[in-house]
Amino acid sequence: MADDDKELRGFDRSLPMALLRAREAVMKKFNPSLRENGLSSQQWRVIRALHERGSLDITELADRCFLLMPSLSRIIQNLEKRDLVSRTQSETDNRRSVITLTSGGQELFRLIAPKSVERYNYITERFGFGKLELLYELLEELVEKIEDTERDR
Amino acid sequence: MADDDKELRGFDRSLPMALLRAREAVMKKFNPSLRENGLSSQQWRVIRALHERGSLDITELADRCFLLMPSLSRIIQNLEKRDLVSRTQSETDNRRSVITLTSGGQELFRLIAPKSVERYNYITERFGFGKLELLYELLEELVEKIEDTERDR
DNA sequence: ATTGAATAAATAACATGTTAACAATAAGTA
DNA sequence: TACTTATTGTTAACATGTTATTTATTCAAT
Repeated sequence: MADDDKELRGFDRSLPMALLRAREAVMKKFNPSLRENGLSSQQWRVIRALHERGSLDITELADRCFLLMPSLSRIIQNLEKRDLVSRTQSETDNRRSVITLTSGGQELFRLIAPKSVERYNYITERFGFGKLELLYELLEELVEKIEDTERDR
Repeated sequence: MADDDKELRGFDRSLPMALLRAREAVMKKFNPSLRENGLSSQQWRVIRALHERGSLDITELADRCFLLMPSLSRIIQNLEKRDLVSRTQSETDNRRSVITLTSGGQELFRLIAPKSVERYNYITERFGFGKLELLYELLEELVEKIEDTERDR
């Protein structure tokens, strides 16, 4: 059983594909709400993180939003032009920029957030609270188990 | 309990984020194998689908690989230049292009496939076969439940 | 047969993903 | 202090994601 080299499994049973499909299905009906307000899902992630944590420097923001720095750099420039976020230089470290939601950004958040909540409620209702919690746990455990020991592979 | 409008849940408990994180973790150690061979994960999906099904027209390919037509169109042009796939006009429908893996493409598949199998075995070993199957089932059911009734939302 | 709607695929335009390279500042060390 | 190294953020270049538009073909209904 040591090295059970079976065939490559079918496409439908590919884990990345299954995760991708699920993600698309979850977001599908929420994205229109974003587009109506001129936001991409990534821009929404940034706004959401900023609302949750107050101000964040760009590195922290990238970490929380699961975005790479180059993408985030462009996203912030975009949001800045639209006056949804503002940038401040850190006092203690001149390399660091601190990003904050403007009042316009806050307003936009309050406009969209209910749609997100609504979508969650819908999913919870259809799929079941217990299963949803189980899914979270499994996903979390999966990440833990295959990242913890990433050294020896 | 009808409309249990709680707060927007924390970022870590956002389902799209959890799915994205899991996907990244799963692919993390496989992507280098792809890049060594000059392939993106999307290009690999195309090659894998073609190997699995023989020849496919572009629409079918897009469906199986979960790619949008514009992306796939460019990807095929790229793979075509590198002689990894070839294009044939359909006899019965002149709009349709049929894509096939060249011998070079087949060879590349045989070179990379074992790495993918290896990765799966590793994940199965760490995470457990039963849990992995359970995860697949949950993901599948999640998609079913929230897409079936997508009408009334 | 001719028109008109539907389909297959490509292209355009812009945002993001991704790796590499770069500038500026900070921190560590001789 | 001077030199090196590390860190923060940006830019470059190219591939992909995404929506809208376009062309060529096929199909449906007269």
